Amino acid sequence: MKSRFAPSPTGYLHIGGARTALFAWAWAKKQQGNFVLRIEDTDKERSTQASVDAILDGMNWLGLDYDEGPFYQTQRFERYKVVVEQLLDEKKAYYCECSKERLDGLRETLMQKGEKAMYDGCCRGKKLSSGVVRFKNPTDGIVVFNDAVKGKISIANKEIDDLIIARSDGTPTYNLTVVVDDHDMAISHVIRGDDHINNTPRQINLYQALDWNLPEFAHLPMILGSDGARLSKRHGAVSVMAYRDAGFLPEALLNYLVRLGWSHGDQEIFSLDEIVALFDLKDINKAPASFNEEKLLWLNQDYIKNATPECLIQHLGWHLNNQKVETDNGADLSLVVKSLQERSKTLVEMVEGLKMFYQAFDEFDRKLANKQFKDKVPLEALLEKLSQLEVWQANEIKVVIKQVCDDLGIGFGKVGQPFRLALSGNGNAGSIDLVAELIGKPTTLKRLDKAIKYAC
RNA sequence: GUCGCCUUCGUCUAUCGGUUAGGACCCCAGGUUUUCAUCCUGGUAAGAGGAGUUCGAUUCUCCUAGGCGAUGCCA
Repeated sequence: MKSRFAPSPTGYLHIGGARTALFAWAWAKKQQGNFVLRIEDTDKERSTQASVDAILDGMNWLGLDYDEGPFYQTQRFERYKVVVEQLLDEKKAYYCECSKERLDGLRETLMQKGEKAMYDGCCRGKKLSSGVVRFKNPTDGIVVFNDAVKGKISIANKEIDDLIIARSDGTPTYNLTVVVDDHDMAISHVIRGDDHINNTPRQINLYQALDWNLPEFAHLPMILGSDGARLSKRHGAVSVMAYRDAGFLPEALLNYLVRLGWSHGDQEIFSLDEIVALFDLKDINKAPASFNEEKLLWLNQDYIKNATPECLIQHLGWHLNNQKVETDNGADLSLVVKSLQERSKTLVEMVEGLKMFYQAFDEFDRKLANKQFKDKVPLEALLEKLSQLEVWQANEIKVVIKQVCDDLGIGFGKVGQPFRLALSGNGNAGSIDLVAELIGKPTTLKRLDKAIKYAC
């Protein structure tokens, strides 16, 4: 058993492509088969090396490893040429020299008559020896195939025209290369977006002309934007790497993506192992799904909450570097991360929350400071008592805060809140005693002092 | 226009003809909590429309509508 992901390198790896890759990957793993990566770069005009790199990076970040490839179609032109020659020799294909003008005119006339726009086979019997090469599609009968997700699909041959399999410059086109490659690479399951359903009958006819066995087809519904329109840039990030940049964990993205069009009862959280163990083509939905970032965010938060600090630190590396946050000198990073796990929806948020442990802030949030620092007495009491504290630990610090509360006859909030602001600068911090412990005694005292000065 | 595919809460989905149509996200209301967050409890919310088959349709068939896709010397 073998499946493949065959993107064309005309842009970054996007969400839809990633989901297709994930499904093909999961199905291969589940069957203990191979997963192949093939770059469909026959369109030299639009294919770029940068896009190839972007796709490879995306696959790598997601952790979708391939057993074979990446194969490049541009390196297999000789092979396609042989197949095209064979079809020509067997009179299953022919040269066509129709001009663009004629084709355009034909299309317009047919559309006006309310008919389907398609090539009329004008050059079929002309025995030309140059131009594009067209495949002689059967003129009658119907093509029926059983799609693993859509079920039985049938299209009449009279709806299909003679497709171009080689351009006038001799290079092969998609419908030819995909068939040759899937055959040569022994792909048993063609899992791809359902925008290819219409191509499938053409391809099946090619398989038959070549006398090759058909693979299984599974056409995945598209992913739409939140407004039901096809996912595009205006819906926000569509590039997989943009999600890395926004602070998502690859496992969370994968988990979100696998639930888009696939389900296993009421289960929402799936580890990679569970995806592989439970995935099944028969559980894939037929209808397109809308991308919902809020649910992705919820999943990401859940993954952050439950990850080990070590794992998070690994993923945090890129962000720390990106935001130039130096964590070597200062609090124990894994303790800081741990304190932030329940309050970060993304790694970007986590980096924000972590800065206070490693960097000084310029000034306090004005609005909050005006409110919290109105009375400097609690701050002075804290500074006084904490500077005398010898064992710098959260529980000891907590005792001191309580003491201050008792001494002044005020509630915890009246002391804890100003303290929190004094240490964080913006009030965004967790358990205040732990925060103080991690920040360390010198810095804590320094910031308290700064807060008192602000209060004056 | 033509052909193909699709249609359950706002969103992701469960349901293998008989259910008070279930779960999750979001949202709302409570509770826990040293802010925020986490966590817990509860709530709002759905079978596109119309025929038919059937004792009984969300589930099967057909029609309509709507959406998406294809209609490229793109993939």
